Amino acid sequence: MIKETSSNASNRKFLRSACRITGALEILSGRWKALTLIHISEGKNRFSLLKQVLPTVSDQVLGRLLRELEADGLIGKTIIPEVPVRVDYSLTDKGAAVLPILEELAEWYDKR
Amino acid sequence: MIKETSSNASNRKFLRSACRITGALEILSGRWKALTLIHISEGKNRFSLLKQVLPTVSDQVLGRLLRELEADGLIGKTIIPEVPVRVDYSLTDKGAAVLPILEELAEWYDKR
DNA sequence: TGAGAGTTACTCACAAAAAAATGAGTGGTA
DNA sequence: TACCACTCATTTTTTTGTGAGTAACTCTCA
Repeated sequence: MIKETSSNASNRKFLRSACRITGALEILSGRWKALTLIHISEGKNRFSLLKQVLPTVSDQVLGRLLRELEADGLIGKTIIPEVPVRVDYSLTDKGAAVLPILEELAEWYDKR
Repeated sequence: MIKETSSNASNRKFLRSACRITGALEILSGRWKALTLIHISEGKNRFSLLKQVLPTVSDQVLGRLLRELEADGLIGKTIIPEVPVRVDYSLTDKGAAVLPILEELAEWYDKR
């Protein structure tokens, strides 16, 4: 009998069709994503403010992180043409809606 | 000013102390973990049964997956000395408790 | 009686792929 | 010169998948 192919990419495809939770976990499980969402919800809504609260994250990593969160529809950005330019980030409805679920996960994890 | 070191390992450490959700996401975000928990909860509670429902997952990956879920306290195993040997897996209380939260995540994700 | 094939449930070492981090540099001010 | 908010290419680290093999036992065929 011929062994099914199971490359990384085809496994991912299978998983997406087999499991409803996959999509959610894929966009939340990047290393800094949950923490960044929380910080933005607490008013750390600019690149430089996030740098302060995430001191071990480099500029480059922070930039990519914000791009990904935006691409996944969790945050939005507003460019304010001040001098120097200012960019504000904010949670979208979708981003805000996931925070209580993340809190439940944290409580689940803490218990015992 | 001295730049904080930000190696992979030290970032992980920082993250664990800074963010309560990190631990939960770390143990849930392995590729096959959520789906495997669901299958076990639905009675696919043996190595060979899981192989049937996860046809693209190799024996080796499945073995490692089960070891990790067990190490993280999400599943337990019972060895039954039949012939040939039989091993039953089951969700722990902790494993069972996370399923409703995963369902919420799936609903959140589905909503556009 | 015994050789070989088959079963379940794995493990180890290694390779490939993906995720995360780093080095260097950009554009538009003041 | 300095600040803010980035981007690109490359390296390092982690995660995921593969190839080969194990233990203990039963079953079949000669």
